[in-house]
This record gives sequence, structure tokens and C-alpha cells, in this order.
Amino acid sequence: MKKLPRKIITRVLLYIRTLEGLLKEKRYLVSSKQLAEITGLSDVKIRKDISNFKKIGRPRIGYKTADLKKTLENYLLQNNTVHLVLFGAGNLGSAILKYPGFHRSKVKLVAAFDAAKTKIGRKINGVRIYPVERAPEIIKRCHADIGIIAVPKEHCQEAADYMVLSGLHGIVNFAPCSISVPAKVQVRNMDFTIEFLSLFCDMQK
Amino acid sequence: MKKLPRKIITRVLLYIRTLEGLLKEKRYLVSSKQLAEITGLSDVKIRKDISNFKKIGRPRIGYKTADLKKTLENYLLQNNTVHLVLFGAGNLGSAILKYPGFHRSKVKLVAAFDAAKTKIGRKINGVRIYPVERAPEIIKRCHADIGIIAVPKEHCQEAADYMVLSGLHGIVNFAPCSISVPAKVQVRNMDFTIEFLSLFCDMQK
DNA sequence: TAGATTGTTAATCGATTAACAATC
DNA sequence: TAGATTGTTAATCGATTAACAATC
Repeated sequence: MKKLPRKIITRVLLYIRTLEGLLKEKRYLVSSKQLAEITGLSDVKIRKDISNFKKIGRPRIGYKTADLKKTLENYLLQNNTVHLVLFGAGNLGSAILKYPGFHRSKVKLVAAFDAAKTKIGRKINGVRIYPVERAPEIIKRCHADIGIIAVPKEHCQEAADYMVLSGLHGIVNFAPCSISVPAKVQVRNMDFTIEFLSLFCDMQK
Repeated sequence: MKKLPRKIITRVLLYIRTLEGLLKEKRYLVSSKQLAEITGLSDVKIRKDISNFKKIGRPRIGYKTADLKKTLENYLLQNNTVHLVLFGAGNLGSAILKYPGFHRSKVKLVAAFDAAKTKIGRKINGVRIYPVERAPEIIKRCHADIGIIAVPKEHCQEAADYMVLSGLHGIVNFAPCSISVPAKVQVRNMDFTIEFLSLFCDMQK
């Protein structure tokens, strides 16, 4: 199976989330047109995306919800679970620790780190908070894959450095600033302000 | 000035944020190559993006930080300030209310709404929390542009409906579910789980 | 002048959409 | 059979990169 571009991966994850919702409502069949209505994407694009995997739809009928979900998951996630660690257990960090995302089984936040003495040792949503100095040790021990930066932007690069040092190859950065990391480390930036402003600019005219 | 595609808008906002940082460090000149190093984008792309505005760089020298920032802001944001309202003052909502984004002057969160009686009337970071029923009235009164959904996903569509009813044309949805709105309303979805998983899939191989 | 950097045009690449054949 | 829907191929569109001229 060839590697898919990021755009398609993101959409496929959206399909999986959507299919999960449909299953909860006991809708066992779904067409690309229905998926298009729910997701806001075009039905052609959805069929094209799905065709990257295997023929699974039936003309005139659509897709079996459960089968489609399983097919997409198998190709994309296989048997992997993503292990996440969080830097910064403040407001945003706590929100992330409690984020009610889909697919609990595939995504596991395994440890949090914070600089504040008062927070060390506490648990939020079952996840223990450790002092940042212990990050390398703990990250290696629990085989974390991805680090989340939710610290004040002054400590943003510091957190990134700890992550690189600990051998992480993926970082999701919620702080509104750029970080500098080796090329092998993938970074995804989530700056809320940029999102708000970009939507606003998009809306003009 | 022609409307720019969303991708370029988002990058230009990143340049503005970066230039703001450089100004704080008293770096009054910057080249596209330096911006490329900080942002992780290519210098050609940066020059191409900037060339959408006006000739402002000087060969051999680069750009005057302050001038470039001003030029980008003038074209993109003009004299506008974005007025935001928030639905849901839980963990994530509180984090958004306190988000230390750049450009305080251009982005203003003007009101928050929550269903919980205990939260009504309180202020977080100077923003008052109102009962959801008052949303249409307050949103109209304060000329809000964009609504932020940070409610539990069960109430996600409800919040969206309130926003549409109140005349908002832009929604940023942090809940992990799809919403259905009229075509004139622009939606931006931020599902953390999808971000984490998509980064993870991207990292494989 | 030589060298570095901008800004632009042309070429390439990738993603989306259109058209349509296949099929149930 | 007729109609709806999938899956695929070809055409279009947009974004990125390469090449290079302009300029300080």
C-alpha cells in the first residue's frame, strides 16, 4: 500500500469518525452522497478517496457502514495505538487531557509534564503529571510517539527540545510560536488566533 | 486587491506573527531566507506570497520588518477587528478565553455562553458568561463575526443552530463532530484527535 | 564589479472535478 | 429494463518549484 498524502489521510480519518457516528445510530448502509452531506465534502472526492483502498461499495446500494469503517481503519491505523505525551497541564493542557475525541482505543495520552511543583503527582483524567526533567526517561519507557506542546510560548522551544532529546518524531504545537527542530521531526502547528483570523479573512467578500 | 486563497492567507498570518516576534527582538531587517528558516517554509514560496501585495523588499537587503508587517496587515486585516463569541465555557472554552495569541488588537472575544447555571454571570479573563438563550440578542448587539463551538458534542448542532439564527457567518468547531449549516456559513473544524492521528499516519514510513 | 537577494515567468507537480463505463 | 450508485479515466484547475532576470 502506497503512502497517502496528508490531505487524504485527514479526510479518511473524518470518514472513520463519521462512520462511527452512523453506526451508533444503527445506520448500517451509507452512500457517498450521504457522507458528502454530513461532511460537507463532494461525493466524488469521497469515492475517489475510498477507492485508494479496495472495492468495497456496491453500485445502487452504497457501503456497509461497518465494513467501510473497518477497511479504512485497517489500512490507516493497522493495529497501532498512538501514544501521546503532553507538555503543560494548564488550561489548554487540561482541556486536551479531557478531550472527548473519537477512537479512544487508538489514541492514548500516557503522561503529562509540567514545571509547577503544585501540579506534580496529581492526575487529570487518569493521567499523571510529572516534572519536566523526567520527560526523557518516561517518554522512552512508555514508547510515546507524539508530543503535544501546551506550555506558555516562552517555554515552547524548551519543550520542543525535550521532545527531540527524548526521541519523539512528531510534535503538535498549540503555542502561538514557531519551533525549530531537526528535519526528521514532523511538526503540526495549531495556532487558534491564526485560525480565527484566517476564517475571518476568508469570509470577507 | 483580488481575494487570496485560504492557504496563502494562513501563511501570511504566520508571517505577520513571525514579524511581530522579530520586532520584539529588535531585528529590523529580515530576508525571505531567514523567514524560511523560522517558519519551516521555502523562501521562494514566501517571496511569492509576499509578491501578492506590493514591491517592498530590496534585493541584497531583504525586508524592513516593520514595513513588511504593516503591508501584510493592511491588505489582510485593514482596520477590522474580529469579534468572537464562545459557546461552552468548560475546560476547552476557558483555555480559549485565556489563549495568549498574538495580535490582541485584531481579535476580540466579546461574550461567552454556557448552559450551566453556576457559570452564568461569572467572568473569565474579563469576558462575561451568559445563558445560551440570550445568544441571539447579545450576538447581534455586539456585532460578533465568528462563533466558536467548545460544547460537548451532544450539543454541537444546537450551538451551531444558535449561531446561524444569530446571523453569524463563520464558525470554528472544536467539537469532534460535523455540523450542518447553510452554505453561506463558513465552517472550520478543529478535531484534536484527527490531528494527532493524521500526524501519526504521516510519520509512518 | 561581484554577489546576494528580490520578484516574476515558465514548468512541474498534485489535487479536484468532469465524464462515463460498470454494475447491481 | 430503468435508475441509482460505484469506481475509474481524462480534463481541469491550482499550488509549488525551478529558472532567471532585475537590482541594490
